[in-house]
Amino acid sequence: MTSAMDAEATNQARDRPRGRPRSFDPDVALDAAVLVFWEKGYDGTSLTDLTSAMGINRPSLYATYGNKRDLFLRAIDRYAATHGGRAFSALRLESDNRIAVQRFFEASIDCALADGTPRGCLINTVATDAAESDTELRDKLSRMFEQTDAAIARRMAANQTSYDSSSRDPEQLAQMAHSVTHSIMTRARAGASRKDLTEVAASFMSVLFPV
Amino acid sequence: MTSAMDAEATNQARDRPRGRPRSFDPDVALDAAVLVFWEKGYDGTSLTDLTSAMGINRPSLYATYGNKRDLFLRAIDRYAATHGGRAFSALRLESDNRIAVQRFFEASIDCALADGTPRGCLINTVATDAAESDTELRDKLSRMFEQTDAAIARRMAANQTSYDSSSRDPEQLAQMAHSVTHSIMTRARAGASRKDLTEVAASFMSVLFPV
DNA sequence: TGATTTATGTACCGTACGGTATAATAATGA
DNA sequence: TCATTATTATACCGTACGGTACATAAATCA
Repeated sequence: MTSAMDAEATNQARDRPRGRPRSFDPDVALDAAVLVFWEKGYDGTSLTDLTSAMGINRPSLYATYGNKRDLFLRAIDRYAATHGGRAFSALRLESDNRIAVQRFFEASIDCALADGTPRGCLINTVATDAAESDTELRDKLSRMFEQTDAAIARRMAANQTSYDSSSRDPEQLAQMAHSVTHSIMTRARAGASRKDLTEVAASFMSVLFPV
Repeated sequence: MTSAMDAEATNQARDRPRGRPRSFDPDVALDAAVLVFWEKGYDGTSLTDLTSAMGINRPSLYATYGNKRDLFLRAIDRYAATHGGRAFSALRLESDNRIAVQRFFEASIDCALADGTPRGCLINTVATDAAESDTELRDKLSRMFEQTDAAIARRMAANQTSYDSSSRDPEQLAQMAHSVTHSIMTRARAGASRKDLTEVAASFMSVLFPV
């Protein structure tokens, strides 16, 4: 309630909107919504679940985010920028493809099994499940998947270290690395242990980057 | 309504249960429930959705299958025995691991994109999504995934053709083949085309069975 | 200060939810 | 024939759903 007002208050009261100021931070509340959708799924989440987790009431939710579905679409983007993004940015920290992909898998496993968050992935399981009944959502996910494939491919092509399996097409390699995380996320939500997921990742490492 | 009665009628009226005979085939109705859950997800499916697709009314549903969740658990097993089983049995038709896995991928893609059925997989997406809020379901899925890993591994070990990559551990190979289908199912439901999925399968074929 | 603007809190809307009570129906057994 | 057994069809139960009307509160503008 107060953190947003304090932040606004430091704005010197310049170009402040006209009416009563919002008493919550939309991104903080959105993070809470992410967790609820992630745990309960789209249809399993009620507005009461959302408002109580976000610490706001319904009119505020509707005024700020639109309706339940709009909020879900925003939650997907927020998830991609935070939880998903952390796994993805592990790629950028390494200039060797073999190590970069290894870190990518580790970060994906960490995301899938992190304490304090639900198992698996909001995008690969929850949103993908809901996509069958929502054409626009499916198109959105389709674009996101393609972008992820392409972004990994760009990174793989940029690295081009002597390490990586000489003649592997970066696009193929990226598509496969991405695909491995689909299994990690699916298996995690279905109850797999960290050891299980680490084994899966290690097996694929050995075929994607043979000695 | 009539096919079940006719089938029962050929029973010569021997060891027929006492009361009014059921007017529908529980497995046929269950197949209809599978399709509804597959399309709409667990929480997205209402009892009205189910009863109208199954052609029965609520009391019949409850008397035959228990409640909505019990029906969902049964639908998962039914799916595994029908749609999922078809993909899986493609493995058994070939005695060469390379070809067997290739057929397994093809059959998985067919299942994920078949006309007349929803995209993706009831188990890998719908049930896995619902598993976060249902410990017993998660344990069930965990067991099913392990069994699938093990069953594929047994098949890989049994084949042992000169073709397959000499020193590959059958358990690792099986876990990876299974994992590839997780991506196929996830991508399919998220809107990937058959071409996309075929490319993914082909890429993995080339690393799982290098020339 | 008072008019205006926006957000908040409460209380409510109509509808759909999962599940069930009840009575009629169709079979068996004696 | 008639009691018994099980299934069917209908109508309903209390509750929770997504969404909103309305009055109040807190800010800016003039």
